[in-house]
Amino acid sequence: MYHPRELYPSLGTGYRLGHPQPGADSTFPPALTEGYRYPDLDTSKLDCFLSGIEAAPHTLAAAAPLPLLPSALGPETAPPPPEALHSLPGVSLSLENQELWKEFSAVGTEMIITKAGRRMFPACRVSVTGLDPEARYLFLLDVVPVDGARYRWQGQHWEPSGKAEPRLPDRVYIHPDSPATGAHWMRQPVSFHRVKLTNSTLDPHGHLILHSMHKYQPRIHLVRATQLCSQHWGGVASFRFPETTFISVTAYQNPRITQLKIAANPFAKGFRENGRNCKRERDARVKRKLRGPEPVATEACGSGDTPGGPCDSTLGGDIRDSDPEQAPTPREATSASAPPCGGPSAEAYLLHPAAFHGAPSHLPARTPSFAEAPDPGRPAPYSAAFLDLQPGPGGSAYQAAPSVPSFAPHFIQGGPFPLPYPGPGGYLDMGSKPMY
DNA sequence: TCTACTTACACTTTTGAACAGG
DNA sequence: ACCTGTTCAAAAGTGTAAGTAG
Repeated sequence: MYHPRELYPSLGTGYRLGHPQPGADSTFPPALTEGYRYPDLDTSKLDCFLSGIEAAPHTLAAAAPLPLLPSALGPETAPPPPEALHSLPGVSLSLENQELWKEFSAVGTEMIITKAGRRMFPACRVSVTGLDPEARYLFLLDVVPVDGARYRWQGQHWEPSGKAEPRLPDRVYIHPDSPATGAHWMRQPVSFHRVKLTNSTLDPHGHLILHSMHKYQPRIHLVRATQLCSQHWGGVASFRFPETTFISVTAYQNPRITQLKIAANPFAKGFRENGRNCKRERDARVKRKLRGPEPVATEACGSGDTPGGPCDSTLGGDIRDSDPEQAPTPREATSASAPPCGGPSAEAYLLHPAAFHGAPSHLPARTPSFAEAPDPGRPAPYSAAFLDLQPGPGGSAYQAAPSVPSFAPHFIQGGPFPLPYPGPGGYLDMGSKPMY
């Protein structure tokens, strides 16, 4: 594992999380170098944590070639084997909402990206086991290109259509509970439902920046410190789930995906067949408008609600079929909240902690929840609203291999990055390599 | 003309403040 | 004073459709 101090001896040891130096990085527009703040994160805690990361006394092994993902989205015939790159023996990750992801994946998952940022649906929600209950970990999520192609919807399926756009600055989403103890992470599934995707290369909010009409793969990284503020970091694990591959779009191309989203996403309930915003109702509204004001018929089309409580998309990101009886109240979901935030890739996070700055300052601050004692009288956050999915046979539980050399070797293969260091506190793009 | 993107819209869900009661 | 639960309004998150740009 390389550490910035090793890669850039001139930097010294004074890594701190902090605001970027104005004009520190000339590579990207000012908006990208503006300071992000992670209101949900105790940055001083992170700073302490990250400053302890130190180069491991071994060199990198050759990168194992990654298995190719399916060349085109569509019905999966033989999904590639799950993959995990890590040095956290015994740690395994399972995709909680795997069934939902597979449903989308079978059609060809599309994710809307907007200038303001759009949440992912389904969201990545994972369960982790095998952590040291006492040790502290960070959970990170980033999204990387699957291949070097741009895609085009051909009426029935996606087809490669030319070369991909140049790679955008990598950003990583840090789960707001980070850093938290292993016990905390294992207590309930970890949801990344507040991750937002944008196509705005000047995005000032820290959302993950993607190109439209490109295929991407979310990755989840787990970083451990033996002790908070220790001088040694305890290893990392990097996971990806092939079924979470998606194509980014500015408008849905495949009507089947639209149907699936409407059916599964509680925020889109209004577009269901019996919703007030269904096509029939919209047409009726247009007619009423043309005719002039008319008494509004309440509940004309029904709310589309299935019996039971409100769907909690914030809690679970995707909770279709969840048991409304067990759904926690929105208030209870707050411990799972995660504001949009970002920065360079997860690897960059390890290598250049100084390059991480936080998320939008307009978002409300909250107390990190890892210190909160669980309330036995209330349903655990997440769990009640989550689909009760068991890992498939040999499927979604990703067991850590004991002796994988280092964090994301496919990324840092080749030694130190030929990257300009923007100075302490500056925003740094890692220019990471795609996964192919 | 075609394709991709942006924006406004109506709707639903989430969130947090204010309040009441114990 | 503190805790818990309820109510309500504002904010945020949806897909759609019309308009715009290249």
